[in-house]
Amino acid sequence: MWFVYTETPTAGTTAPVRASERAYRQLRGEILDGILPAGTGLLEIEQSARIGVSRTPLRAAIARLIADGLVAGRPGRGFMVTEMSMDSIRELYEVRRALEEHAARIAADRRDPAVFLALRDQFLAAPELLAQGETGLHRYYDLIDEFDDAVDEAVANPFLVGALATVRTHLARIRRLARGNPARLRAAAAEHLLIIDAIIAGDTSLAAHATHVHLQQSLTNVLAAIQGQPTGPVA
Amino acid sequence: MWFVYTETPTAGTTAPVRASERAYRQLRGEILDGILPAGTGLLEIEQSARIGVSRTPLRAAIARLIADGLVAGRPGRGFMVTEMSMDSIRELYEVRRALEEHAARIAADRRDPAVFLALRDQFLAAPELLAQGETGLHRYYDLIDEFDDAVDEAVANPFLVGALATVRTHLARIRRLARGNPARLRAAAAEHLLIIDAIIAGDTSLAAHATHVHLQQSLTNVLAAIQGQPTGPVA
DNA sequence: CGTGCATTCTATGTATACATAGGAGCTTCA
DNA sequence: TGAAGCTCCTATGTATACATAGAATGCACG
Repeated sequence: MWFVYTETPTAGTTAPVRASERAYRQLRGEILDGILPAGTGLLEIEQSARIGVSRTPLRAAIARLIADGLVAGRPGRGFMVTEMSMDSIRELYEVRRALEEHAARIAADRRDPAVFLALRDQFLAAPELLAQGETGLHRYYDLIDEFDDAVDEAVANPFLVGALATVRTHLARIRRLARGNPARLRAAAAEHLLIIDAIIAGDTSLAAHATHVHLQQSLTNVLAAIQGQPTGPVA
Repeated sequence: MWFVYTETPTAGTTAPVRASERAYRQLRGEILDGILPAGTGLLEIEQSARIGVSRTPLRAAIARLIADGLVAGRPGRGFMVTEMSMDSIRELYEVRRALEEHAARIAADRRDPAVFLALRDQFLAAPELLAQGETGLHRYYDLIDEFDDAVDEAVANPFLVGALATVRTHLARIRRLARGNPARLRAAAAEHLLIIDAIIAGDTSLAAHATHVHLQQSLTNVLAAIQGQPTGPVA
């Protein structure tokens, strides 16, 4: 059982050799994609059988998910995918604002202009990208990831980057809600351009304020999107 | 082996029944107190034997410590207590500033005045407390914990409180350095009073700025303390 | 018919056995 | 004598067996 490779080693990406890593990535991905909706009970035996690992590595995976805040241990029985209420989203954005504003400020101070100049060109082309349907959307989100990575690298602060990573993990669960709103995505791209310009200019204050504006707009949009689809709690 | 209670259930405090919880608390406490200095290698077998639990719960404890950032898995072999360089301390305070300023701002907006009025009286008595030697020092730190808890409760934001908890965990490792500097502690108490007054007054801006000042003073003091004791990396 | 208790069952917590990978040390050859 | 390769050893990663606690359910009694 422990030497059966059902999947060929993915070229380019480092294949997770450890079973606990596989279980973690799969569960995390499924939670973020909404395949495992909020409130879903995670039974060790059930999940370990489904994923194809033993209970021991699965427990390690669950432990990491708990640390991420994606899973909570229920007092009495088992574990469950954490809920994401509208209040939670507001709370998340409250922290996000503090961290991203601070990060933008620092990034504007320590950035390598060349990196953000290159990003600027890509964001300028974002509207065309968003007109290309699903694949363009995917590349747009990749672009945002690149921007986040560039900020992380400029900030050069493991603690801050780590805190941001936690926030972004939860954000990924919410991001799905903004899908199918091209107008908002184009606006967001324009807001990103403002932030990037401020960072390139080394204008710390403007970078922070532009980030504040962007996040406020983002939050408003997300909350409106939830109101629009009254399917109860967010996956 | 699994039914031997070497310690009587601590009155008042909930005794951790799970072995993984015991291992986690002990290791965490020892790291925070410097008993396990930075760079110490943690071997599963060795530590599990020392603490008196099996490898399985110990692994769970290690996993939590990794999530806390107190322990890092080394690429090749084993785990080790993370280092705390002077740069790390600066980075930590950079995040701390962002989070605590934001928290102070929110607390000033949402606080229950009665709670902070009570804290105010206690902080007013802090100088006398600090004159009482070791026990007074201990009660002073408890007082700061109470203040932090009050802020957490006023903030009422699990994400922000969680991020603050992470920062404070690392701060606890550093705090030992300020010991034996009564002048600084008295000054810190005065700075706390300023923050508390701002929170009571509902002055969000002042609360944030007073927090900024306090943290800057704290950082300066910590860095100076490290310079004073050139024992290399901080425990 | 409702409530309380006991039983059973299930899922987690723990311990341990085994496989494997990576490093340290030794040996050997140039 | 130095470097390279091999071997052994150690510590982690994984699987599984077992004990236990808590909850759900069914039964009995009021």
